[in-house]
Amino acid sequence: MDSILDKGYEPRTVEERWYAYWEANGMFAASEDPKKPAYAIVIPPPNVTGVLHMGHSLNITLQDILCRYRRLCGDNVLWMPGTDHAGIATQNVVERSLTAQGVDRHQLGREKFVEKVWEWRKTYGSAIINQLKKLGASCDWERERFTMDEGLSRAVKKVFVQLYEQGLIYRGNYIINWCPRCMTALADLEVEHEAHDGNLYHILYPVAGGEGGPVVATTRPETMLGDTAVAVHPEDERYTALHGKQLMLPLTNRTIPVICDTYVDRKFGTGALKVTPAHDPNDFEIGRIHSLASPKVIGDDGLMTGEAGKYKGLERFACRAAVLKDLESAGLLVKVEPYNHGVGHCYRCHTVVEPNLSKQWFVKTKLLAEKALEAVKSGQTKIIPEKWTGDYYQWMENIRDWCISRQIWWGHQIPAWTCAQCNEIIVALEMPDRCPACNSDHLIQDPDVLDTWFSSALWPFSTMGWPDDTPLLKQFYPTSVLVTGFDILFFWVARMMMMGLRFMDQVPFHDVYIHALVRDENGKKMSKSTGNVIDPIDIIKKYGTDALRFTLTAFAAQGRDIKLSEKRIEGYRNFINKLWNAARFSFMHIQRDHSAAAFSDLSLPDRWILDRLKTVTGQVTDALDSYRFNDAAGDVYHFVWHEFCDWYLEFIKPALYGNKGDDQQQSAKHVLWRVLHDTLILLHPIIPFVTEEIWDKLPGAQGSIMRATFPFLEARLFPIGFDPDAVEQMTLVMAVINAIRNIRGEMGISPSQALKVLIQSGDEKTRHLLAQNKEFIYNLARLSDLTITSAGEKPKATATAVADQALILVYLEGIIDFDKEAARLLKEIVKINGELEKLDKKLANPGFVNQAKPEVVDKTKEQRQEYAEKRDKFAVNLEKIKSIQAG
RNA sequence: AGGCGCGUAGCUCAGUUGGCAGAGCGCUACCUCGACACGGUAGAAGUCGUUGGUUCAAGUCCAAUCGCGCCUACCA
Repeated sequence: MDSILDKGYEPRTVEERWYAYWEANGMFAASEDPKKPAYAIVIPPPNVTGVLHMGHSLNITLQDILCRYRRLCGDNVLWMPGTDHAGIATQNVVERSLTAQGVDRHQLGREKFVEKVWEWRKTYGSAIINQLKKLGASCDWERERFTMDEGLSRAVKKVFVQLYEQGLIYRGNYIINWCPRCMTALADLEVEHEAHDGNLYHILYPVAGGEGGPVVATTRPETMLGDTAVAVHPEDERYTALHGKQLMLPLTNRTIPVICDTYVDRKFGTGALKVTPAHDPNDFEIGRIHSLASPKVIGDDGLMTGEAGKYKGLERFACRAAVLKDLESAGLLVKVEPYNHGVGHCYRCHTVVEPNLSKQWFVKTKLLAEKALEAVKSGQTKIIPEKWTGDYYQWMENIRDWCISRQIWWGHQIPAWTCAQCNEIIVALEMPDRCPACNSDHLIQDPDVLDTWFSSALWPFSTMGWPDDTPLLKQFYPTSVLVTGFDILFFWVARMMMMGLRFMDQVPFHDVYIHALVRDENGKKMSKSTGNVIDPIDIIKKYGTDALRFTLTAFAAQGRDIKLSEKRIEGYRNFINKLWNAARFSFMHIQRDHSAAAFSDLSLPDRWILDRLKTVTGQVTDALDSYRFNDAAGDVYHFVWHEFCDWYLEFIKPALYGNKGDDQQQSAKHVLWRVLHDTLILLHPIIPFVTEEIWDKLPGAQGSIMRATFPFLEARLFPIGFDPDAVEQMTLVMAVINAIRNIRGEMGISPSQALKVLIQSGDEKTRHLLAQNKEFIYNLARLSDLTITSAGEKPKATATAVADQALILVYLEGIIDFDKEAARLLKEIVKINGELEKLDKKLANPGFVNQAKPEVVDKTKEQRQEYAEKRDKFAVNLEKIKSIQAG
């Protein structure tokens, strides 16, 4: 075989080679040339600790498709890459590795520990980037950023200081979600609520020096040690007598008052609510209103504090058991009922979160959210698919202040200093020399760091050099689209909207495309903490990157989650191999550049495939422009396999082999070259590697396919244009071939048995057309003889098929027994009768005839007519067969 | 508790304005015909979760219902 391509496509070496080539030749680089239309995407920065999972793979593939597509369209594309320092996650990873070496971070101290994290980042931090490259990501790597690098840290400080000065950042003592394992505050979003089968404990609080007392209900009995009141609804008659009374707090020697508050729900539990201001968000509010003390009985480490008296030092859940036991022996545990309720867990380490009182920094979000809300409502930013806008609105409308301080060491340390002398708080870009209030030089920086999402919120402009006024910002902000999963719509997208509008005065992106989440077989989110990930790298090794990319793209229908099936990846791997072999076949015939060739002497298949090419080009363009990735993949898949390969290549084989003369051969070569050339470009955004490899071997293709021009924009295809006649005519030719093949298949006639066929048609155009394309039918249906006549005498021993206005008669004498044909015809007739019955019913309905759109009625009538004719033809032949059988 | 989504061929999933149900894999039969067995040709296979409604016409719109899943939430 003298082909320049191997028989099977081998992705491994090809992918590595081309990626290196692209990178080395600056193919991914954006220019700052303002003349070309700008197209920008900022990557959702993966965690430095990240390991590539299917979620990334999908996310990266879709962005890469858009970027490659826009480059082919002639845009100046900036795909800004980078990674996120991922505060808690990274600190946990490094801490774990230190623990393995027997080192505790507290022994090490903050400075040394942070150094260790930087070391870790240097060693392992590029792992995720290398994996993105394996996916073919065409990011402008020269511009890679990191949320903790110098420039971004400067942006973070600047934003913090400005927001503080504008009164949008404040510090306060509030109840927050506390993870006792990570030893840090968590934002509301960072708490995962899970249904939990617990108990509701009913406890009697005796009236001090009196009889009886209210019974309160709680799911967390250990918190009672921190109770400072029992609240009842002021109008709850059951408790009127208790108003103003003091109660004996069990297991302690404290008394607490009964207070009235309308917050209490009379219908819940006993209608009496124990109030623990330090350990429950609602109780905190009630405590504030009633000026209650708020003793903290559970420490930050999850152990009971001195406030818990004799329970001091007990772990919180051990304390719960002890408290219950003591209450029971005191006879105060009135009732225990099973109770299912939501329990908050840390999203990083899954420890049960404790509401805890502490001093934290907050962003006042209301004002920022209003602007961000307005930007979407007014259409400055469009969320796709649209259904997510509702979620966005709801979140923005009910937004709560954002707790941004974290009690960890890895992250942007808050630029705030406290004067040890006078407690003055100074917020500034740099550490001040002296306290402006008392002139002391003893200033201590706030030990907390900022929530990771604080720096991520600035990503679209901080990566482009803000706060400096850079050419990059001018050129590429606002970015064109943000591509991300819905799981971080609030964490990230909403906050970028708020910060972008605040500091750039413009939305950060025109479009937000929310893609599916890749889930595991149980519909659970794939995440490394759950350990249910399927490694894309394994898939790439086995099937190649292009196969994985094509699969994800084909799966990426809007609005549905993805459950990945390896079988399907295999199917698309086969597609890539099919493309490869189509190219391989083509190269056996194309030896030179046909780019300049004028199309003349086109055969029907030539005209047809050019029409189809143009149509599918339009479809792919539309689909990509509106983020319907699966449609783009599906359309081009069908075109390549079932039109180009199955039909076109088969049709032109005789011409290519020179059996039809030089002119036909040349025109087939021109068209073949053109179709292959354009198809490669259409496919390149989805499967960059195999297309580049084939392109490289295509005679006349200049340079890298990455520098090609998307075919829709190329005028040289337009003169050929759409060709509805060709499509109509080909449809008939293909129908005739299909009909004969069907007879062959159904009758069990061997493919090697050439058939003698007679086609009769009363329609002159049909006869002419079929006569013109006789040879195609001859070849593809494998005939020994084909005669085309107007309606005439019908030979007896034939099998019958109908294609549009053509009656196809296949001579069966000596080939097949007629029982089979009789059975086949009967089957066809029954099927058609079923259809006819439906259509007749429809047409007999006056409502339909009068009210349906005329074209629909006409179409139905036409159809009925066709079916009827077809049935009659079959019926005639059935009779004939029967008479042969009888005779 | 509220909001959202899903239920279509054995499996995994498409189906943009209502107008003859599709793909991939699997399955059946036949086929090594000068690209490809990771292939070719033909075929079987769905009461589109259930019920009711709107309409001449419903997988598609409306209501209810069952079964899943997700997100948001301060009911102890």
